[in-house]
Amino acid sequence: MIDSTDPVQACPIAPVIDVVFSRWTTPILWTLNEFGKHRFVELERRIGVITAKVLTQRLRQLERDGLVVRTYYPEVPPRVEYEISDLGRSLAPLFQSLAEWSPNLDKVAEAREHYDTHEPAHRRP
Amino acid sequence: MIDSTDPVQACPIAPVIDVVFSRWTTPILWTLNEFGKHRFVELERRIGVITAKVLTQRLRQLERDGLVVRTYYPEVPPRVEYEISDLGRSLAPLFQSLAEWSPNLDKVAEAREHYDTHEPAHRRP
DNA sequence: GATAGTAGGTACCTAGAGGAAAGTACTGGC
DNA sequence: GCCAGTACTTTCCTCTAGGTACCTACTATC
Repeated sequence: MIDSTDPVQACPIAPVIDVVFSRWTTPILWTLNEFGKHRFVELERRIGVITAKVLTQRLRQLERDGLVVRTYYPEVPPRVEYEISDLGRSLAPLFQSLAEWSPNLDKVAEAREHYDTHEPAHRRP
Repeated sequence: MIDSTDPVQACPIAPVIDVVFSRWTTPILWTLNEFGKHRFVELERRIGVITAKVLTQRLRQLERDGLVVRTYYPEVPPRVEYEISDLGRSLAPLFQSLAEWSPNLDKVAEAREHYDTHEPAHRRP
């Protein structure tokens, strides 16, 4: 995934997107960073629309990437806690930047409306 | 009412990722922001592995979202120029944050190697 | 008349992501 | 005896993003 000879990755920020903001990882990392430790079902319920299978896959991936720490307690019934790692915490300024830009989503919605309601015939061959 | 357990409100930055950093849009926006105006084939060649079909789709999407401006010159052969919009330029601090975090990708690679070479049997049920 | 060059559009096909549902192992509680 | 609860795993199925290949219109050049 991290391969600087890949032409796509001629763009130096694409690998960061791949690792940190790939599908489903954004809400997981954001939740763990914002609200701290979570058990598996707590994460599942808070994110809401994610299935257990995909949540497991993404948590393994994030654990492997060193962004999330998994702790297993061999009790009955079993208990597992997920928390963000130090490396994961270093993403905080990034989340901040994203949150600061998010008000611009209104302008995006506006642009879409303009694009959809105006005939672009005069601009296109 | 602000309910952090509401799946919709669960993660406020996910919509930004969807609009700005969805698949293939990252290298396009980054290239236009970094190197200015590009013709269609110039973009195609610089990004390298993208197909014309997908490039067209993503450029339409970015134009619709108001992040990219398309200018058509009715010459022969036809000429089209794509450049980043003011709204797109407002992403610059975000690109900056991402670029600043990118050295941490080394730690990710390290974590992966550690995860893959160490037996996690003692941590897993 | 064949070819190149531009900026796409269109039809078809496949790989992979993700959803649904059931299974697993363990024990406490009714 | 059986259900509940946890943290998954596994199997099967569907849907869509993206790739391949070919098509458009227009002209200049060989």
